[in-house]
Amino acid sequence: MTTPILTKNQTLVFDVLTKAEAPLSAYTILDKLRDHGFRAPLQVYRALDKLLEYGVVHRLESINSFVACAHPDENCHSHGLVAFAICESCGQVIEFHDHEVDHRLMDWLKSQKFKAEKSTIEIRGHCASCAA
Amino acid sequence: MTTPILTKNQTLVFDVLTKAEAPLSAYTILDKLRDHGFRAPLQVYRALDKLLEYGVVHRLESINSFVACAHPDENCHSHGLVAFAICESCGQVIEFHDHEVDHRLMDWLKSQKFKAEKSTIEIRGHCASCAA
DNA sequence: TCAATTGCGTTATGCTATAACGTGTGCGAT
DNA sequence: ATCGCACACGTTATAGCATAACGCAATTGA
Ligand SMILES: [Zn+2]
Ligand SMILES: [Zn+2]
Ligand SMILES: [Zn+2]
Ligand SMILES: [Zn+2]
Repeated sequence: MTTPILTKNQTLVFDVLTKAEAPLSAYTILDKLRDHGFRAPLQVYRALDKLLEYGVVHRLESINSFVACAHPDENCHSHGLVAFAICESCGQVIEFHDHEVDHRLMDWLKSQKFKAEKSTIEIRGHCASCAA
Repeated sequence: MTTPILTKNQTLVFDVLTKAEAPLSAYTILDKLRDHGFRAPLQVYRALDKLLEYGVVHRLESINSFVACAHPDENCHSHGLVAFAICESCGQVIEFHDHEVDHRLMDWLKSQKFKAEKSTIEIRGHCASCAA
C-alpha cells in the first residue's frame, strides 16, 4: 500500500511523533498540539488511526503509546512481524524484524490452525546506554 | 519461586479467572465478585498484582485483560518467554512457549546490548473453530 | 446538481489504573 | 507482654486512556 497524502491533522501528529525521541501517548501528543488548534483527544486518535492504517506509525500496546515507524521505506511490514525493544529508563525504542522468528511463530500458529491477523512483540528492559 | 498460600481476595480472583473461558478485564472480575463483597477496583488490582508476581496469572497487554496460566506446573516461565494466540471472535487464548523463538530474540537483544526484563508476545486473529 | 464519502470539531461518556489515607491482624524481637 | 513491623484489606478520590454520538464542511464523482 502506498501512503496517501496526509491531511493537516495527520501531518501534525506524524511530525510530532517523528521529532520525538521516545514513544508518546495520545494525550501527550494532544498537549503538544494545543498551540496548533487541537482541543480534544479524538482529533489525535482519528489521525493516529489513519497513520496506523498506512503503516507509518506503530502502537506500543504495553505502554499505551505511539511511535513513528523506523523503517518507513523498506515495506517490511507487509510480509513480516515487527518487534520492539523498549528502554524503560530513557524511552528509546529499537524496532526490528526477524524472519526466523516470524517463520517459527507462523509455523506454530499454522500447526494450531490459528489465523493470525495482528501481532505484538514488545520487550521492555534497559538499553545499552542505560544498563547499569 | 513456589507460590505462597493465597489470601481470600487472591483466591477469589484466581478462581474467577480459572473458571473463565476467556480473558477477563479487571472491572469484569470486579463485577463477578460484587456478591462476595468486592466494592472497588483496587481490591481486584491488588490481588492481580500478587497473582502476576507468583506467575499463576498472565496479563494480556493488547486487550487489557488477565488470564490464568495454562501451564501452572511446568515452571517454564522462569527460563523462557511466553506467547499467546488470542481469538478475537470467541476470546479463547492459547498459551505457548518456544525456546527457538526465545533464543533468537535473546540473541538479537544481546547483540544490541539490550537487557531484557519483561516480554510481551501476543498474536490476535481467529482460532480454528472461529476461522470462516 | 445531487448523493456519498471523508475529515473535522465538540461534548459527553466509558473504561482502565493508581494515589493516598486509614484499619486490623499476625508475628518476631526486645 | 508489648512494641514494631510487614502485609492484607477497605474506601474515596483522582488520573490516564479511548470511544460514542452529534452535526458541519469540503471533496468527489455520477
Ligand atoms: Zn515499522
Ligand atoms: Zn535507555
Ligand atoms: Zn503461563
Ligand atoms: Zn475462536
